[in-house]
Amino acid sequence: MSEANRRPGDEAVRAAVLAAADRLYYALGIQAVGMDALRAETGVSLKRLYSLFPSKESIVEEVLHGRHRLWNDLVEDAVRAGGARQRLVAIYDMLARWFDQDDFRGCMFINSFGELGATSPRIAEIVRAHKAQFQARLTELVVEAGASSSLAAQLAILAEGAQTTAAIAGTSDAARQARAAAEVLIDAALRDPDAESARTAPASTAPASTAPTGTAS
Amino acid sequence: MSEANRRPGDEAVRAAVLAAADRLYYALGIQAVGMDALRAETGVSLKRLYSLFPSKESIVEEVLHGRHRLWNDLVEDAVRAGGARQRLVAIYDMLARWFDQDDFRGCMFINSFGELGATSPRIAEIVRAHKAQFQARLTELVVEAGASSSLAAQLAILAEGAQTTAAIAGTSDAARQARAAAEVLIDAALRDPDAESARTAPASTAPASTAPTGTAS
DNA sequence: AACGCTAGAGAACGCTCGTTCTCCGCTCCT
DNA sequence: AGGAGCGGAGAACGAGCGTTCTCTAGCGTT
Repeated sequence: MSEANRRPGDEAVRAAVLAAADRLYYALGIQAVGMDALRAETGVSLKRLYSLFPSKESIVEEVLHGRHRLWNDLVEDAVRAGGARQRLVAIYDMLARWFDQDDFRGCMFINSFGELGATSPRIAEIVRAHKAQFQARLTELVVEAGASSSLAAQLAILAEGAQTTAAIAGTSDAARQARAAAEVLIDAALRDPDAESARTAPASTAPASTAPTGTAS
Repeated sequence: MSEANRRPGDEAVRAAVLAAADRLYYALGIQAVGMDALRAETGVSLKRLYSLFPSKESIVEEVLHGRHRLWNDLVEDAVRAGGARQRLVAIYDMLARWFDQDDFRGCMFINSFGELGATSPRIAEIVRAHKAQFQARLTELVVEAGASSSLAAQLAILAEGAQTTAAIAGTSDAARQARAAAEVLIDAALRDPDAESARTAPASTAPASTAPTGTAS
């Protein structure tokens, strides 16, 4: 019933609030942006804010869902053209373009998880689902390229690491370094499509490196 | 002068406070743990807390410095034995052992950066310095192994990505996947010690993939 | 034995947060 | 035209934060 009692214009105001919340939460962190900052930024009164959204946490959730759709669009744009190998590599070029934007401050999902993952199970679950879906999409692309699915996990780790490294270092170098690493991994996986069983098992090239490394710590 | 007026026992109490702060901040996030929670956990009164530390932020900084030393010790333990290649790979085995601990909740530096990096420049700088020093150590190890220094950046990205992926997914799989990827990258770099100039430059194997990928978005 | 001083415990302060409530002005129906 | 009802603005509320202050109990000194 609260869904039915919307006035005309509600959707536009909701969208404006969510856009402002996204911008502020991303730039400053979620806990650093109060509802009053949202009111000041949008000009929407507190009462109206609470008639559009039941709580701050629901705004956070909607912002994350919006970021999820945006991320998916960026990925699909990147993998639209080219051969299977090139489509995988293009993801890291997309990352480079993103990192170069002056308001880049890392992956909002990673930031939110670090800030609220231990406190809010719902946000933790949204972050988990987002990352799981990206990995699933990567697996599709990897399989289409003819490599084994373990390559997808490796490429995902490279993408995650590039995002945190670029955010902390403040440069976009990590995207190019991740791209170079991805090319090596893709080529190796395509050359030897089921090498992961030999890789994830006890190492074949350097015997006995896992277990005896240390009784220490 | 405040440094000189310490009573006997101060150092032990300081250490206990820092240990409790580390545990609570890591488990719940920094902003979620108030000074009163620290008092309840340690039994040290608020007045004594503020005679031992000038502010909460200084406690956070000391906790991060402690984590920095702990991380360095873990890395040095891992790279103590074996050949140059094996020492690099051993870092990912160390990560696997860490991820398997039941209180694992990701890298505290990454979490703190996401939570406070935009608000507190001092904490952002501590995180940056920590990650830069790890990359510098990796570069030493990579050069000793006879590979070009660009491998170090790639291995660092793998380590960062493994930490965030393991924290969000809640499993330690990422450490093994990062290890497998690292082996491929190390072997490729050792096979062709100055391939990075061909990799980071406009791609040689798949021509014209960077720029024309998109006028889009 | 009496007194000045230090240190401990926790109440208190000022602030900010998320959320709700009150008041006021506008609008729409008869 | 006039009154009933609705929505907007922002003050108010209770809780929690980091930090400080007050009060008291214990100690060492003469």
